[in-house]
Amino acid sequence: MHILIVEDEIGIVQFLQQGLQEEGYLVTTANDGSKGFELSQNHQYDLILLDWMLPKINGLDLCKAIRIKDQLTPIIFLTAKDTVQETIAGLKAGANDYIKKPFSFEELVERIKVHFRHRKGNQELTLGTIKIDLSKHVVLKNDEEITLTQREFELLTYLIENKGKVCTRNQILKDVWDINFEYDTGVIDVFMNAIRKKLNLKIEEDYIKTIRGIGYIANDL
Amino acid sequence: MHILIVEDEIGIVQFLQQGLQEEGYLVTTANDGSKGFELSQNHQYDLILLDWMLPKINGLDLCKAIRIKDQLTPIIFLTAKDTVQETIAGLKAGANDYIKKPFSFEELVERIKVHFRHRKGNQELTLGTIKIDLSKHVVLKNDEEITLTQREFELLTYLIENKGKVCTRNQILKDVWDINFEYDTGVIDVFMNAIRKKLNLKIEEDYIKTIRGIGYIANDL
DNA sequence: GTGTTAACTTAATGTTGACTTAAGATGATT
DNA sequence: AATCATCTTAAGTCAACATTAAGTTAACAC
Repeated sequence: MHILIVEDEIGIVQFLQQGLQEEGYLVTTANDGSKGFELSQNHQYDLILLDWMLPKINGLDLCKAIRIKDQLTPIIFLTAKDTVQETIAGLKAGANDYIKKPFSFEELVERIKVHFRHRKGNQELTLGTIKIDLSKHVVLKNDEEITLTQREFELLTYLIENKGKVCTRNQILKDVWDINFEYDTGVIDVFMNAIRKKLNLKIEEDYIKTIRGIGYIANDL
Repeated sequence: MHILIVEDEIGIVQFLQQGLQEEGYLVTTANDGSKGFELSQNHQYDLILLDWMLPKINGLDLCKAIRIKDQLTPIIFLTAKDTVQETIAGLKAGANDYIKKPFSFEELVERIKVHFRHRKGNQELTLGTIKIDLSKHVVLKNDEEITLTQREFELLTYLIENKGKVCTRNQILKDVWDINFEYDTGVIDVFMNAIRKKLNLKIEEDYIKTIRGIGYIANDL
């Protein structure tokens, strides 16, 4: 995975470069807009991080320039500007995301991952013998296709994305149902039941465990 | 809450200053060691962020110098150096924490909060060979997973959080069971028994001692 | 628009297992 | 030895979860 960083502040460049390299990415940097444009035309990157204020060509124009030829590579703006107008301008110019400085490095990494997932479409989401194909919106168990409804799919995906971590009922309500207050009618149980039934989990394939009083946890065995 | 940042890289200074101010902190900056020392002597800060490599006086010496008069103010090193020796050197010089660049801004904020709370780092929850993994809601003993029920888990966590301190029966009832009046049916005993049995503590691993007439105490040996 | 269908939510019932209690056994302290 | 606190076991209670069914909403075809 190759990331291009276009940023002139040397401290931030170093910060990002070292951090992203430690995350396992290949990183190339450009310290002004025209250098960034040149690199973007002569190489194929998997993602581009763009500062707004840049020498020579500013980030907004650079973004537009890149998008003339390339509509696919995800572009993330990384900037201190954060008014609604600017956000809209950035997104209109073809950016995929917009992260406000100062940002958490973890957040940045998470967002980068999200873009790789969407772009490739088939981020490997697996749980034991179960495979999720986000691009086809399909669940496979031993190469057999299983049809899940929207919510079932979202819930299962959520659990697998958080594989190995306990998901509390409140977290699930918040992240899957967007219910931000404490109110549980038992929806989760119904859907867990449906998922388990459809996946036809045997005793020895107890991938989704119930943690009584807390929530659920998914795990390969 | 007033934070002093001693750092020479202007990009990082801006990044930190803006971020911390948005978090509601009052921020003062110094771009070299002697300026930092001067400020530290003439003002009272609630926390000091220190770069290792600094012009005029380096971070390590500055830390020692500050500690001559002031042993209380938390000092956090913020540095690219991360060998064990350097960490030890930093901590020996009187630093309270050590964050490696590049760091997540969220992490930094969390750590700052921790220092304001207790001036004590949030250590991993371990007890001898036993490790508690809150995210998995699991207890590990020699890499073997042990399943505890909710209450067992809470009780054990509570004892470990108060490692080295005696927990009276009343405190336990209050903090784990939320029973605020004096009423003991013997629940604690039952759960202590269950925990000890599940953890299968040998005589030489007597991590949880009974203090007759008072309560219990957890301790690494 | 109306009708039909599938998905989602709510509610009711069944089942399980965690928690509590209490009572007898064990061990410590005097 | 007598007493008291703690340990251990077992049984009853209750809350959480699983399951099913019925009600509600939203999507789609016509």
